[in-house]
Amino acid sequence: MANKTGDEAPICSESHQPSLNAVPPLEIEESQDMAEFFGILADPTRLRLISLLSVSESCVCDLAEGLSISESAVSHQLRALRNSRLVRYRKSGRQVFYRLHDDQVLFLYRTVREHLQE
Amino acid sequence: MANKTGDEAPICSESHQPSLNAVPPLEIEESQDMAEFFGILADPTRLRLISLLSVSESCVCDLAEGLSISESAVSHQLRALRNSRLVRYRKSGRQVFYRLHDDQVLFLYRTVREHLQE
DNA sequence: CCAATATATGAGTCTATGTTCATATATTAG
DNA sequence: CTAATATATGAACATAGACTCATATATTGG
Repeated sequence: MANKTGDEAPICSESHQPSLNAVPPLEIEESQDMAEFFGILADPTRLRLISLLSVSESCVCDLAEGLSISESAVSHQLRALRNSRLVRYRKSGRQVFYRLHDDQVLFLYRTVREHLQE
Repeated sequence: MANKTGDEAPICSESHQPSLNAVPPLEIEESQDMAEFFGILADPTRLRLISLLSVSESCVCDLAEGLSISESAVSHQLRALRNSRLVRYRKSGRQVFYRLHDDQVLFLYRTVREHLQE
């Protein structure tokens, strides 16, 4: 095993560019923000909610019925989608109607979906 | 609380379209595939690896040095990226050089990164 | 062949998160 | 006002996954 007990520099640096030329990686904080964003999209329930909202604005109970899951679970997931600015909402009486936040969300959803359908 | 003990139809269906017109959501299996794909991107370490690979092809030990994490951790994450076709590799002697799988990966990375930089 | 190096991987541990359950808030009807 | 409905949310539980450690595989040098 290489690089185990405190000596952190690997010895494999001859045939390739030394670390002097190295471009620094994505900052940790920014990588966490991006990971958090992708993480919101990394859930089947949330993606299925987005798929419904990509067709039409819907209230919580219709989304729950559409996916055959509890309204509580839908509400929790909608909060996550809200916090990440993936959906917007509008209140009308007792109901709250959700829709995708903007076209970029729709584009991202469709792009990856098509990418995986190859 | 609505919709609790077995009676699954919510009563909120008057002011909006009935479920007869409803478009079916993303199939569960497809949603799981998409979630798995986004899940691979939902990790700071993997995103930082992608950021390094977006600049140049690199071997495992340089990636580990670049992020100041163990080669074991890098190798584990590279496997995940490989399995999801986010990176390719090429062997050269004892070393294995990784690069992004294709331009679509680069595009996805850059698009979301810019999206979050607003 | 044998030692050293580069990478890969299985097992275990610790943490993060999605769901359910119970409850809280908000709006409308009577 | 009170009852009913629509949604939101805190807590608890269960599962997934990221890292470390130990070890395995592969390649090169002597």
